[in-house]
Amino acid sequence: MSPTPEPAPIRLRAIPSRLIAGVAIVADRLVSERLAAEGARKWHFAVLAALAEAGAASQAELSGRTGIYRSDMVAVLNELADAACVRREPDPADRRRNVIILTAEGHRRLELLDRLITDAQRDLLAPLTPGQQDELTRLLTVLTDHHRPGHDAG
Amino acid sequence: MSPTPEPAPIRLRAIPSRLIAGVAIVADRLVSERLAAEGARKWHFAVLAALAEAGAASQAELSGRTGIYRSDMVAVLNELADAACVRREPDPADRRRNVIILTAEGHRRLELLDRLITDAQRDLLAPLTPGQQDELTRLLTVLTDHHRPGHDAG
DNA sequence: CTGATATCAGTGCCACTGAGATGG
DNA sequence: CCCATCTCAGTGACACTGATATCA
Repeated sequence: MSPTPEPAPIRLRAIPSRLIAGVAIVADRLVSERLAAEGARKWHFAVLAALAEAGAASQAELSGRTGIYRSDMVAVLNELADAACVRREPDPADRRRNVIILTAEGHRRLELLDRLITDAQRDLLAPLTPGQQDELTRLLTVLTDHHRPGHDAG
Repeated sequence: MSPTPEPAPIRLRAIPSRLIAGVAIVADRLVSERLAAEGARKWHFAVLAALAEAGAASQAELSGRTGIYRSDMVAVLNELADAACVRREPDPADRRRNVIILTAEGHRRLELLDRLITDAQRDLLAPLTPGQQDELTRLLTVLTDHHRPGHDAG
């Protein structure tokens, strides 16, 4: 029975898609700044981590694991190969494919970058309690899984 | 006592900054696609909403309200002015300034865009319960407020 | 289909100009 | 009045990203 005449005003700051976009920018900056100090970019970490997580793979499969477009994967792998972090080897089973292999140097590099990324997460989530951090991660994971390509009806 | 030999593997998919980046892309696409169907972009909505929320303002102040850079605000206002959604009037008190005024057409336009944006939020947050949606918004707001420019010391 | 290259649009960001405001 | 300095609107450039088209 509240006779508030305001017809549900638009609260710009409370729109989830805008909040997410803003936090994404902050997060990206926190991560990128630390990585840049080591001459690395976040894609380097993504590829190295994907290789360490699930083993050697073709570029196309790495694309799927990391979310990096096939087009952009080339440059990332070039940079990683220049730094001796990965090796491109022809796949004996399918000569169109390259098998990307994580080198020992790549593993060391990954551990370094992982520490930087972890630090950045800490900074990003600092104002939240550990429980809230977990909750946020959980909610974001639900959204990520739900809006995955192939989820046409949703 | 599970003898898993993996030494705390890097779980690429559970890194908050990556989750946020991914959800931000999905959210942006959901919003932008709907707005594009009306020939609008999200900045149009942001500016119109800011004007409706807090009244006429200079371009610089609108910049602060919406998070759009001063440099980019010009083009957004040009487009909105071309569509007769806002008027630029010289500020008699400070002739450097333009006062941006929301027109009746702009108000109608805002209501339309607001419906589209609201629909997009619904799609985005569909897999979450209403309680979870509120919780997510709350957590994101905490992060947004904490990482606001001027928050040098965490 | 895979790998590779080039290209495009959108965005966030920075440097700068010129007009106008402000305080000594 | 003169001056340095700041703000404001506006322009242009730059880097990065996501995305597409095309080629081998």
